[in-house]
Amino acid sequence: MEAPIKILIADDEPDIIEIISFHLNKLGYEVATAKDGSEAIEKANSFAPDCIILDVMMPKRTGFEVCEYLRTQKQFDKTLIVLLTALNDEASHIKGLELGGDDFISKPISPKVLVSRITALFRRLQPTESDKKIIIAGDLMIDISQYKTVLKGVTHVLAKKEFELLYLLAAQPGRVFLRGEILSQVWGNDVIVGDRTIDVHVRKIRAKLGIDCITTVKGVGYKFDY
Amino acid sequence: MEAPIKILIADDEPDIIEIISFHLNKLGYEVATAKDGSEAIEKANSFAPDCIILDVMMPKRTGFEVCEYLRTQKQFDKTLIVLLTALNDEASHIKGLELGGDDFISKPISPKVLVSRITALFRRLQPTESDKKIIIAGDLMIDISQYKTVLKGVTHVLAKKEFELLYLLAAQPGRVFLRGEILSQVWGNDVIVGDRTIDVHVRKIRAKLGIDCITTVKGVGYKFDY
DNA sequence: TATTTAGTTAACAATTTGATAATGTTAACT
DNA sequence: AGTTAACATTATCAAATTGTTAACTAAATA
Repeated sequence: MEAPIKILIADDEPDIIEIISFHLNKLGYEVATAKDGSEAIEKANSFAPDCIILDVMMPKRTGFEVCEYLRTQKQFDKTLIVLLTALNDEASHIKGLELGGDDFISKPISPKVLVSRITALFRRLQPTESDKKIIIAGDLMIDISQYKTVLKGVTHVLAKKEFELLYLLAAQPGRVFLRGEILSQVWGNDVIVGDRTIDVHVRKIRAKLGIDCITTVKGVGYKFDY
Repeated sequence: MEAPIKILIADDEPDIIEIISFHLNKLGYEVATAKDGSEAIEKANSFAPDCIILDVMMPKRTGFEVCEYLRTQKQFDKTLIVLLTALNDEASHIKGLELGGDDFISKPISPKVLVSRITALFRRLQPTESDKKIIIAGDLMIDISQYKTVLKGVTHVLAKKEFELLYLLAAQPGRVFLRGEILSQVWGNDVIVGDRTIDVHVRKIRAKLGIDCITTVKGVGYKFDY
């Protein structure tokens, strides 16, 4: 038997907390709660949850601030962050996405919807597509077990960082990775590197492979497209 | 075209049934009715609704009993259950949650409220992580995770601000966004830009997409219509 | 018709990225 | 330790893109 999945809920409305935690509890999740942003961060550290549900509008610190902070911390690298937003607040979705949120649920909350969204998120985390050791896109093969890329039968040797960057992007073709996201995934959250570091690596990949499989999305990030 | 969403209404007051089904019908839902708990269960099986509205106080079986039973049945796993409770009946609220209800609406019923709650429930049930970031309107697709728009199969690349503006409007087609609203959502509250900035961006979107999906509402704002 | 509001365009400013070379860093091998 | 080579990072500047404004025109509204 595995350890139960731990979920932290942060909201300033006790009713919401009660409803959500009731349902999650019933499904076997271990639940902790926080009533504001500061407490959310404290509990996140002590409780080490697998998933954090954050109300965007909270006292002390907003859900956005908490999310942004957590994403800078290495230990919350793989933690799912779900943001509760007011209904029809599409701009918050964009902002939340840019800050590293994994999902967005509108209030008022249907417990069933919430629970199914959470389980869907965890399902997504299971080793499937993105965990494959070999990525194949067209005539390009990226083999993580050998740290090599083969394009049209020709092997190209990428340096470590180059490879990791390419692998990250190619694991989800089409999806845009924000620069901050790339930094935290490839370089880690505590490493601070300059603005041009990513660019230079992207350039080297493009040069070595000789194809433009990485597309720039100006002001946003990069994506693999091939 | 998808199959219409099916809704079952169970209530022992014919007036209520009539009012609700009239409004839901008008919105294109397929509606079935039941006058007591037993009939509700029969109809649920034969009609296979996507959503069931249950009055708590019903002859034969109460809404609670029906809800509890349905939740034990695999085929109603994903069915939304809405309970109609007496006003201010907090205890019922909690009990309903425990039995697996998705939403609660107090009597007396405002048809408008009920209908909007139902649609909100469906809207929130839909997005499953990846397609929640995609807006589709006719032959136009707006994908925020890829920061791209595809019209009739052709990809159009919008700049960041253009994209965010289009996404904001398209998230709620038909709704008019005031200029101030657009400014605060896309540009943020502390940024001050001139009067024509929005216009210019709207123009660029229209030019790039080649269609007039953004309608001007003079003296008020803009809306997405397509 | 006068007045307000939006559209158009081009110029300019600001931002972001690309390219290149130079400089650190690391690890393996003398 | 010294040497070396591959790799990672930074600095700098050029180039491209994007965002904003201004000035003017067109359209709608009162």
